[in-house]
Order: sequence, then C-alpha cells, then structure tokens
Amino acid sequence: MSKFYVTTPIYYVNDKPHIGHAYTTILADVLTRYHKAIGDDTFFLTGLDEHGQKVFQAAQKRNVTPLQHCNEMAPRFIELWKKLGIEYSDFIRTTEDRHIKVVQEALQKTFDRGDIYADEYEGWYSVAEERFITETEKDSGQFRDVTRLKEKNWFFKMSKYQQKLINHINDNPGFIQPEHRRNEVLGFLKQPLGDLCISRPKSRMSWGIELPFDKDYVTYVWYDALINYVSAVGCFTDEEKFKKWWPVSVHLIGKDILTTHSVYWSTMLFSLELPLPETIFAHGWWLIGQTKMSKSLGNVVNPLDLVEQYGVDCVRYYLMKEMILGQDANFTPEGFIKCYNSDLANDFGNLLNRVSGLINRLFDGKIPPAEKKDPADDIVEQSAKKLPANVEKLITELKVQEAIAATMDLVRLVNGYIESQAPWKVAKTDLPRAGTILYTATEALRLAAFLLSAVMPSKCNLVLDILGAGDSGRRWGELKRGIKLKTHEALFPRLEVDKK
RNA sequence: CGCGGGGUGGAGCAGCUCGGUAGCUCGUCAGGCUCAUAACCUGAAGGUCGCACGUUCAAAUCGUGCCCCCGCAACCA
Repeated sequence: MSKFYVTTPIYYVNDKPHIGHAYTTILADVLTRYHKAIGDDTFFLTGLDEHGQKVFQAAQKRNVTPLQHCNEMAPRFIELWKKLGIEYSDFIRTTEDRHIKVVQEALQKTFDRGDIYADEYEGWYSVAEERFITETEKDSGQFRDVTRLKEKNWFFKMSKYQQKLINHINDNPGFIQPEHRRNEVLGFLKQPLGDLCISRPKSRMSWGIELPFDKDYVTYVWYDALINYVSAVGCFTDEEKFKKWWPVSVHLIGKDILTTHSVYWSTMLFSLELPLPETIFAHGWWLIGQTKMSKSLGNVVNPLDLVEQYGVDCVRYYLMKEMILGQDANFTPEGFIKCYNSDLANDFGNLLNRVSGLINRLFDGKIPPAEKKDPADDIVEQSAKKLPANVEKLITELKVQEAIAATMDLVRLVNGYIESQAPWKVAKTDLPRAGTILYTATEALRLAAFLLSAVMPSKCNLVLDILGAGDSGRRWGELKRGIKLKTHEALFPRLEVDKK
C-alpha cells in the first residue's frame, strides 16, 4: 500500500465558483477515489485563499470585517463540493490559526537562513488598482493614476535557487506535467530570475499574515497561499503526519498558475529544506464555445445549474471525459447532451437494462451460474481481466480520460457480445448456455461499474447494489450467482434534445 | 530569428519515442437484431496525415526549409 496525497489550488474566496473550479476539484476527487479503490492511503486537500487586497476591499465595501466577509463566502464553495459529491480529507482556510502559525514559522526560517532581505522597491504603481504594475501593463494604458512609487519591502532570494531548480526539473521528468508546460518553465528559467517581493506594508494593505520579523508588514498572498499545501499536513507541528504525507503526490493546478507553483513554491521549499512535490500537473481551460469564459461576456457556466438540471454523476463524467490531458476543452450544452445520451444512456445504462431484463425474464431475477462456457466468452473475460491493471496504470499517469475510454470500450464490447450470442434466442433451446452468457455480460458490467465508480460514485454504487455486489472488488468472477437483482429505473434516462 | 506546443476523413482526438496495413469516439448512409432507454450490432462512404525538398527498398513517423494556429513572457481553475 502506498500513499496518495493530492491538492487543488486554494480558491480565491471572492470568486464565484465556476466550472473551472469544479473541474479541478472533481479531478482531485476522482483520482483520490481511484487510488482508494486500489488500496492506497489517500489525502485530498482543498480550501480557500482568504487574504489579500480584493477580499479587504470587498469587506470594506460591505462594511464588515474581512473575516466576516470570508465566513459568509466560504459556504458557497463548501456547499458546491457537497453537491458535486466531493469527499475531501481536509478543507483549509488561510485565515485559520493552524495555517497562520506555519506561514510565520516558514517566513522566520527563511529569514534566519538569510534568504530574505529588505530593499527599496521602485516601480509603477496604480493608485486605482492599489498595486504595482509591470512595465508592460503600464504601456498597455489600461491603468489609471499611474505614478512612480518607492517603497521599502522584503524580498525572498528566489534567484539563489534558480540553478538548483533547473537541475531538479531536468533530473525529474515527471515533476512538471504535461511535458510542454515543463518546457515552458525551463524556457522561463533561461532568463535570470528576479527575487520575489514577499511583503506588503500594512499602511497600504493590512489584511494578511504579519511578518514575524517586521510587524509593519504582512506577507504577499502567494507566499501565504502556497504554504497551505504543507500547513494542512502538519508541517512544523505534527512531524509524524507531515512525514507520512509530504511530499505531495500531485498538485493539480490550472495552466495560469504554473509559474507560481513551479518557480515560487519550489524555491520556497528549497529554502525551507523540504522535498519538492512529486508532480505539478497543469490542466487546460474550459472554453465556452471557442472563447474563454469571462464575466464580461456573461458566459460563465455555473456547475450548480448543470447538476440541478441533470444530476451529479453525468456532469462529473462529462467533465472528466471531455478534457484531454493538459489541453483546453470546449464546453457546449450540445456536447454535454450528446455525451450523456451516447455513453451513459445508450451504452452504459442501457446495458444494465438489457442484462437485468433478461435475467428477470429467464432466471426469475436471479443471477445464473456460468457453467457452460464457449470461446466467445473468453474475449469478454480476457478484456475484463486486463482492464483493472490498465486503468490503474492510466490513472497513475493522470490519464483519466483514457481510463474512462478503456472502461467504456469494455461496455461496448459487452453490448456486441450480447448481440452476437443472443441469449434470448439461445434460452429457448439451451438455458444453461444463456445463463453463462448473461453471467459473463453482467460480471463485465459489474466490473465496469466498479471501475467507473470513482467518476460516478452514486450511479455506479447503485448498479453494484442492484447486482448485489456492493462490496465486490476488481477481480473477475466476484459477482455471486443466485443473487436476486433489485428492481430499478433507467439509470440514465435519455435526454430529449430541445428542438428550437 | 524570445521560448514552447500543434496542423491526421465533416467534428474531436490517438498513432510519431523505436519508419513497414492510418486507429478511436461522434456524425452521415445501408443493412441486421428485436433482450433493451426509437436503445444495441454489423458494414460502407469519406483522409495528397499543413506545404516543399531530402534520407530510405519504404515516411503521418526521421532531417531541412516554408506557411498557418495556439500557449508562455512573473494577478486570474
């Protein structure tokens, strides 16, 4: 048994949860469930990023304290995760004591090591945005009230670890995935790395974690936020727990925060003398009909609406199946309905109806024994026997989409097998043979349901329950003969396309 | 010459590491089946594998050049 520790980014509390947040979190949940199913000890961390400028401003506007504001916003995420069937191990909020202490200790350790120094920072400052902007941003002309500002700040010696990081990336091909993101980071690291400003003067912005060595400053949100990955698993506080889980197996992130994770976070860990993550995996974006989702375009897809309209499992299935490893994916209602009907209603759900209908009619609803085998059965049996190991391999490579495809291939194979073996015909002359066919088909369906239960927990567990195989595993032949099938409705009723 | 990824039947992808019958899902058409959610199965049509040159007995796959698309270039799943 090995351990599997996965994280999502901690989401910014001011954001409205959208399909992107849902995707990352479901992906983490799916990976966790797969790993649990193969007996791994798992830890799945998600949470909220609650410090920083925007939260501070939003709270001011509403005339509440920042913490009150966060307390009111947090349930939006927590409730969504509940509706999406997310079973996280821990939900961390950066305003929690357990986190703040660790951030401060990390800062102090880094400071004591001589990796943090004070300097005057001079740059373009947007009064309207209340933050420093880059030269490029200034030139874009999109910022008002830009002035030159000089300010004392604290800096982290990121540059000191540049070569060490390059070496680490080169020595660990799986560290940053997919590969083209890894190349991107290596390309970025060809330029000399600057040091990272990790402080904000309280006079400007006080909503953050105070620097242990300078009470006039709070720390930069990213420094604060990234620490969550270790503070949640006992860093500096619970040595045993920390040893058990760290380093993390996978940090799931969106491609937009690749630099913060691969460069900021890694160098921070170097300075703290902690091991680096095993894998940082950057997935793509969900596009809404060719364009990026944006609030101004008004095309933000609310995952809650989808779930309420169609149910959790099919939304999880669609998101997992549609996003190809590391690429952008396109969300369209048509695509969703097509996927639902062809994969879930026609192939998977319908297969359950076929076998249960036949078993009910021919065997009084009791699963028949497989006593009269034929070479035709071997094709199904052999494919089914190979599947679990294959799925396991794909999941460890983070190829969820391919794992689903491989499982659905078995479902289609079984549909073809039933067709060619025609048990409804065979039954008229040779009932035991018909029973064998049905046992084989049902057992393959059981295995498929078992393997898909990470993606669609409630529907798949329902299938297993109908087959009286709720506690079965991934070995061929675990389906018990003689069990009376439970009655059931259509698993995924076909969706009629809206004709407009 | 900033760095990187990609261009494969109507759509979305795999194959390229290590050259040898171009594969999958969806869509279209025809047929079959009638156990099933008008579901399922089989077959067919449809591809100069971005373009050109080169290496080779043989190139989607290797090399060079060109065209086009996309990502990164320090806020944002």
